[in-house]
Amino acid sequence: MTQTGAEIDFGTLHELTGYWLRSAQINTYRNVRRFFFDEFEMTPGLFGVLEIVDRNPGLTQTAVANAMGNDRSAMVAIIDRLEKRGLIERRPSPVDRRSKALYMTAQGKKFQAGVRERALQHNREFFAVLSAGEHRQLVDMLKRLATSTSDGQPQTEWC
Amino acid sequence: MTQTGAEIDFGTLHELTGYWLRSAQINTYRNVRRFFFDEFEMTPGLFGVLEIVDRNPGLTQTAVANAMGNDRSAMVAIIDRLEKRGLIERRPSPVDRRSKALYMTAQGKKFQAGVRERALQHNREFFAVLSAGEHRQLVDMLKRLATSTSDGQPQTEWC
DNA sequence: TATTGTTATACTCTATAACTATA
DNA sequence: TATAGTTATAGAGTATAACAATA
Repeated sequence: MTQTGAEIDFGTLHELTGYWLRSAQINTYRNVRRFFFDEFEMTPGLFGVLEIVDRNPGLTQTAVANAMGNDRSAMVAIIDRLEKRGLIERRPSPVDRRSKALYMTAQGKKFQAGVRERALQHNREFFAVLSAGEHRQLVDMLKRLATSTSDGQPQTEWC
Repeated sequence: MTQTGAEIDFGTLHELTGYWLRSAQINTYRNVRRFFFDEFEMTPGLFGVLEIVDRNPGLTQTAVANAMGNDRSAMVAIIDRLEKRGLIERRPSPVDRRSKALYMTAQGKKFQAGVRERALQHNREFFAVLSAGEHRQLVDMLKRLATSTSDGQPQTEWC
């Protein structure tokens, strides 16, 4: 190895909170995928859809897409995958023949219960580098940052 | 509007710190792009490369890629763009004829000085939803999370 | 043999437009 | 006319493999 890279000056990058936010998110996301989602052949996105459908049976694809912050066109492939794996079910909506109501299958509910438990366990373990008080404070700050704008006024609506 | 989506139950998602970390990062990233980088036709990735080359003149493409956490193949297109815009310069390395040493142009240094100032300003404004103490604490926690693993032991090396 | 810049390739996300069937 | 699901498409970002020149 001719260059270790250890002596590189990151300059302003290391003074930008957005840089650290992105670094922490990338590391967390990779860790979640490696140690947790590989075990169930899941991704955070698929987990989110399953969780929302499980808690809100009968939602349309568009409603789930809005909740996840995705376009409805992106939902098609996601629901296809989950339906092929027998975890989720498209049923014709009784009130609108354009819509398809989403429901968990019995297998899906059982599967998601296991994934959910494992997710909470990983959450506790990964964030163990923080004290309980720090952890609570971090979540509180992240929630504010998830809806704030550059003028300092929190957004009232999503997207 | 037939569905407001306001009454959706997010279940376990809202109990996972990784979810809030991702939400905060997405919102911050979009805000940075919209209110700051559009002004200079820059992205956070391009800004990072410029900052590192500016602070470490003469680095090779591979060294910059390692610093950014990217593969060296991804650097080609990035350096191409910055070189075409006259901000950066590839020079033959005096010590290794395989390598190309990267340097800022005079125009690039001037440009980056303006972008850097604007970035720091946006950083102050966007994170104004946090108190100064909170902000310091957030950065401290994010730095720890950027290198931590699920077993609670911080990594000693990057990637 | 190993490494540098490069090209090609592929896979995931994301965003947009347009089509059909319904409302 | 507007909306739901769908398809197609295009752009980023990311990852891998391979090649020629050089170490």
